Amino acid sequence: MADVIYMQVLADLKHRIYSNEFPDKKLPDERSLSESYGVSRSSIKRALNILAAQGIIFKKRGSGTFVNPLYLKNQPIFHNEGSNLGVTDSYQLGGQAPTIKLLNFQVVPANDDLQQALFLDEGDFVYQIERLRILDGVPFMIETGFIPIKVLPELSTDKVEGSIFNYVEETKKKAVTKSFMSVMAEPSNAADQELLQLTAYEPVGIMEGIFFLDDGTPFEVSTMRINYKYMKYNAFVSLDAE
Amino acid sequence: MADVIYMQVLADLKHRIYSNEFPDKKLPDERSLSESYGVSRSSIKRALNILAAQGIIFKKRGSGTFVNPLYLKNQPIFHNEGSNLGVTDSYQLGGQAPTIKLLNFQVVPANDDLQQALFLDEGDFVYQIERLRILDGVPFMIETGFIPIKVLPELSTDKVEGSIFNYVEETKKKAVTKSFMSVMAEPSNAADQELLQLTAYEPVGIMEGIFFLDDGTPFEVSTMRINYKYMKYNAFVSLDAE
DNA sequence: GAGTGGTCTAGACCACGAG
DNA sequence: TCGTGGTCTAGACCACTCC
Repeated sequence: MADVIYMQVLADLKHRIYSNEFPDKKLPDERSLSESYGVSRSSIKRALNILAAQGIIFKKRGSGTFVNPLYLKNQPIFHNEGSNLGVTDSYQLGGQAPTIKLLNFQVVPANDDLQQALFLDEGDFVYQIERLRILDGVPFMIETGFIPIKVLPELSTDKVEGSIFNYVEETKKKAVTKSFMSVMAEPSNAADQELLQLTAYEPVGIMEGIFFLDDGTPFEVSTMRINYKYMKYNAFVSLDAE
Repeated sequence: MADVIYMQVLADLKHRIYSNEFPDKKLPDERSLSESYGVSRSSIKRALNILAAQGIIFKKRGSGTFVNPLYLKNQPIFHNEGSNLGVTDSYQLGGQAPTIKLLNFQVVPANDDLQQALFLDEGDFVYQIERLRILDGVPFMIETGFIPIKVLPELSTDKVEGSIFNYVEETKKKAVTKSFMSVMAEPSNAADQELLQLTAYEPVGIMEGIFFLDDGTPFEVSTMRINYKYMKYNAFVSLDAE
């Protein structure tokens, strides 16, 4: 993984947890870990704090550090952890990487909602990108995204057939690191049923979000309509520091 | 605020940001802040990291720390939820406070999953609490919760007809500050349709989670089946420290 | 009282951005 | 090159849990 110490410790601990190396759900104490990894306790704490923020472990002062049993039980198809924002990249975990079928790609004027969300002015334009995501041959998500043309003026058809986030990170050296998401559910409509191979009794999960670059620039507004069987959004919420 | 140093710095910086004390959107560098507050740079970093995780500021190595202009302009987007965990309390926002109809309340032995999730031993008992939540006369959520009797030995029927979280906070002086949630969707089943007044074409949103006390004790496992019209789960996700 | 996580410090060195 | 944030250390002391 990354070459910093706490990331190495993080990756190793994660691996040990997934390998069920702590069947009693209790991790060694921080001072022992510090010694066995040969790093400072601060670095251990840093790794543990991230795992705790991801909901993988939890700590009890005076007692120790424990694996979150629900996390292992709920081996999610879909989760907001690791190197994604709770969205499409996470589908790569099980099975094959998803493929993309481009449904629609055009430039349109930003409406009021988009202007607000993407911090645009009257008359600004956005790309409208509709894509169908397919996992192991099964279409599971209809994704409609809006990206300001001034953020990515050189976008083209072939580029939107791959990961736009990766494209941005490679060419702009700016990572997409923040998002504001809403998760909902709805009965499937006719288009959902056709594209996602659903019956009228089967619903879609909906994830709507605004994505930001690491410098705070709003980058994309996206709506994902997901076959309900494929949607499981995991979130760890902590009110500690507010 | 809290008596720890980084929380004091955090609160003060937040206040200064809201007061527009940094019109050029640039905060003083960490070493200056350290000196002016009379605390170590580590404590400053800790406060700044929390502000960054909340999306209020962002940091650029080599350049400095800046206020997120969107935060000041568009605050509602970033406020995911003040003092709740993305669950039932947040429904009080619009309209009347929800009421509760108790469907079932009994003590049962904890099964394996519950033992794991709530950190219980073989033979431990839990309350099983099934409640219907009603907003402005409309039932919108079926909630099934499991709470270890040893955490709340004095729970009684009248108490589970109100907010259990509030009850815990008042009597135990322990707040429920963390949760690990999964959000999904499913077609409604017969019970859903009857209790939530849904048709077979209308789905339920499902939120499943473990709630923790601020000391890390797992407190409750809960499954909520929600009329899809009433479910909107908001989350702010930041990948800064991963 | 022993064990464990939480906070805090002081200082060193590294990596990146801009002039 | 300088200023800035990022990482890391070693150690002190506090707060809580459990025996």
